[in-house]
Amino acid sequence: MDLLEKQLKALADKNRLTLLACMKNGEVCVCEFVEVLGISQPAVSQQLKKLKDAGIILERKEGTWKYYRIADQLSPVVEAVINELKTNDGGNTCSC
Amino acid sequence: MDLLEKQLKALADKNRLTLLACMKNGEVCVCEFVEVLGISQPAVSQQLKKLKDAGIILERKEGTWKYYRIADQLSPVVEAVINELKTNDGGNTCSC
DNA sequence: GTTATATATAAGCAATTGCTTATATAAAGA
DNA sequence: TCTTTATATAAGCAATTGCTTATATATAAC
Repeated sequence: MDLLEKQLKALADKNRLTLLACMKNGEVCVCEFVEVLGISQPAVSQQLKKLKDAGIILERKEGTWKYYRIADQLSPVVEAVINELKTNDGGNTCSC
Repeated sequence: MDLLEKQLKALADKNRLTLLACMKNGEVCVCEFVEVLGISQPAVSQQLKKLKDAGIILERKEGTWKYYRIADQLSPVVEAVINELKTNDGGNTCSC
């Protein structure tokens, strides 16, 4: 599959767009996403994997926690999508 | 559904990206798309409907033919996607 | 070591998608 | 009018998606 199509498929989902909106302020840990989306932890993990496989987000491990953030180098398309997202604040403080 | 998500879903498909690439040079009639994609006419019609419903393309009727083109006013995201597409030339001359 | 916690992976399933074939609609021509 | 042509819509179905629950992995604490 073409990279553009892969990235578009990764972006074309309400939950994944919300994940990205959460990350606009910086790193967020998985447990925080679970609270925000109101779906199960495995479901969040699977969605994050799609974004990661498309090269849209990066991960950082710290002990048992894992933090995700928007990648540094973005294609123009991904960049445009991120720009459209509201910064979904609420304080990205992982309360695990 | 949010407009951004709807547009991303409409764009996240290889066949529909090819349809858009065909339209970069201007209007194209449905029968031309059928040849290009190698799928049935109803399938093409259904894909065009998704692009139209997302506000990405416009249609113009001329007799029994119908021509489709990329919309004039595009959101930044759609604009960015269109820019990434190669102009898939070959001469958009409807040979119906 | 054992236990607890955070995340990932696997298996299963309902909903969605994208095609197919069949049929409907609409315009043009005999 | 009847037929032909171009496109759209409907119905059906296999493939994909996004969740679920159950299980595996990995780190930390005891």
